[in-house]
Amino acid sequence: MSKCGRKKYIKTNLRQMTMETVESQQDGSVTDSVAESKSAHMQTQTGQSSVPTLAQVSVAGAGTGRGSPAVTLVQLPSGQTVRVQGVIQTPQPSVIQSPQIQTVQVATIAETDESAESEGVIDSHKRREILSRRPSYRKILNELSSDVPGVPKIEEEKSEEERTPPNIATMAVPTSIYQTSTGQYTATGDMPTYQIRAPATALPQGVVMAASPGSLHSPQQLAEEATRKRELRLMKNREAAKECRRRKKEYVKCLESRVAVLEVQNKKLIEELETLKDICSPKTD
DNA sequence: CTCTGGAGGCGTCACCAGTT
DNA sequence: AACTGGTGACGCCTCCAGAG
Repeated sequence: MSKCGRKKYIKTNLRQMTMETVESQQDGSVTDSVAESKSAHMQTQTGQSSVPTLAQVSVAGAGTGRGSPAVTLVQLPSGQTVRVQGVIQTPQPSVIQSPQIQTVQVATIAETDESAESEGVIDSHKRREILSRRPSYRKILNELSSDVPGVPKIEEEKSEEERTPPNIATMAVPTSIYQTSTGQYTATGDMPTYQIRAPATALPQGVVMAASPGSLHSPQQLAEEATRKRELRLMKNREAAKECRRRKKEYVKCLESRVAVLEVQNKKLIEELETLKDICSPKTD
């Protein structure tokens, strides 16, 4: 695969990840300090499944559309009920069980590399149709934040401007900190909280808004107006793209931190299960 | 030192959903 | 219906590490 093609392929794969929320009862003792662990780094660059096996709960594409995905209630062997947005594919989502309420996120891989390649090229239009219906990163992160009391949301630029004249909207007291290109977000407990900078370059102050249509007469003026509009649009889109990429990076980091946390939790639960098995199993020999 | 491939950023276009 | 913002896709560029 060519360099460029590979890159695009990776990007496409990343797009197939969708955020799903699983409300379960978890041991709240695990902190996000592990989130910075490089060992838990998702392998998004390789296009492989980005969620390590132990923490993996894969969810079918039903949740990828805009709007509310179907909610599935999953009865765990322990008798606890887990609410899942989307459809559980994995035969054993049951590793999620524990005493206290916690909200966890699960990254979904719709398809693995092998399956995608073996099936050949997916109908691009169809795929685009499906994938383009993902909610924005801001929406996703805000939804995640809303599941955890006390965790501030990423605010709309509008409200940022209204509330904080300076460019920084401080949203949490840092404990463990991730540094991002435009700000930093912190991990307090389970969910990272964000410190978002308002866009420093909304519109250059020199930009003059459109002249009144009535004042344009000659074709030359119309052409200039069209050019000006185009440049304005390009500039806005440039800024929008930067913002979008920044959010996307934070979104991916958020997923990575969740993976790390879930790995630790899962490991603990497995160990606990083994211990209980040892205690409860009748000694036959 | 040069070459090569991976990784990541940027600008732009196209498209979509939401807003006016 | 027109406008606007968000985001995937694409092509290009730069940086860096490892190989030769």
